[in-house]
Amino acid sequence: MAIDHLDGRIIVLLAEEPRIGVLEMSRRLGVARGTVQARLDRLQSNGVIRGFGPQVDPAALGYPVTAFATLQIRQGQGPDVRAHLATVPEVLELLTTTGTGDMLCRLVARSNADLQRVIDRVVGFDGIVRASTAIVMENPVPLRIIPLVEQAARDREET
Amino acid sequence: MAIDHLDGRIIVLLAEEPRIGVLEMSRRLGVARGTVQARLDRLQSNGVIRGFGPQVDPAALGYPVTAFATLQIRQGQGPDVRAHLATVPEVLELLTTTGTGDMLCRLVARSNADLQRVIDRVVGFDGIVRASTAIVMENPVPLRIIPLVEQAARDREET
DNA sequence: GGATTAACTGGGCAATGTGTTCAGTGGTAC
DNA sequence: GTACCACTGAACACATTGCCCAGTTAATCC
Repeated sequence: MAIDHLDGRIIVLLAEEPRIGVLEMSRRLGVARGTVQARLDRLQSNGVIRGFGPQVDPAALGYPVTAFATLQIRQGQGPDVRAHLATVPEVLELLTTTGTGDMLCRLVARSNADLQRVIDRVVGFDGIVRASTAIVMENPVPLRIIPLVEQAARDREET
Repeated sequence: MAIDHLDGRIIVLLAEEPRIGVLEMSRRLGVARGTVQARLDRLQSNGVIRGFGPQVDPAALGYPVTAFATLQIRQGQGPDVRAHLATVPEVLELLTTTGTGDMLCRLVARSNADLQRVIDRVVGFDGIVRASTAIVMENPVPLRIIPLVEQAARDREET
């Protein structure tokens, strides 16, 4: 579960050049191929690396508008609402949270006008009491993990 | 920019079995290898597929707590705040939004107690007026893109 | 109609990487 | 000191890649 410096370097390398092979990695890292292979297997079975799925850009697919909707759910309707939202393709992510809202929902749409359609579809469901939406304007820090990986590797080394 | 059915199937295949090769894909899809290769190249230079970086699970790295912080920024301090937050490894994502808050910030921490440290570090910066935090409890719909890809491919076909 | 362009097919080639196995080595825990 | 574990370096058959080509199909333009 804790990763060491070599694990960290493997992950960083993979993030920078995803199409790199195990052999090339071993050359860059100065270790034997079997070592890299074993580390990779371990990282994957650990669940640290979940996979290598393609990172698709919704904007390039024709969905340049992103928004977050905070939903308040009627008592006991949680499961139904989740099932409902899971059927909406424009719902990219759904989280339950503490605080004022009960759920936080990441949406995309083809345009600001289209966002209305998406929101209508999202909230057009009985268990949802109230929804408030915030449109994303900029994304100064796109979803990232490398700094955290480096931090985790550093923590491990300093032990 | 618009993707057709074959593009969609390629992306779905890649998402399901990321380690699959071009040759195996061409077999599964019943098309020539060169076709798959050309489509993949196009999808990548289009920006539809951004890359194949490893998907790292923060929880498995020792950061099982996720939270969203809504930040209010002092006028004109936006750029400084962004630069500040970019230096915090536990900040996985930062977005500027419309609505009550000015920024939305995705955080992780080693524990609920550790979250306090992270938040202190995040808001311990002059340009931030107010912060409110919501801790994520469950993640009923983890970040996904496949349904949207299928929708986009369907839209294209129906033209 | 005829020509042009773009996309796909199916094939072949050398080069490279993969999965796997093995024996040997060093460090560490008990 | 023994047992265990991770790493090394090497080997092997095999599959895949990157690249090239000629021929087909389909759509578009003149």
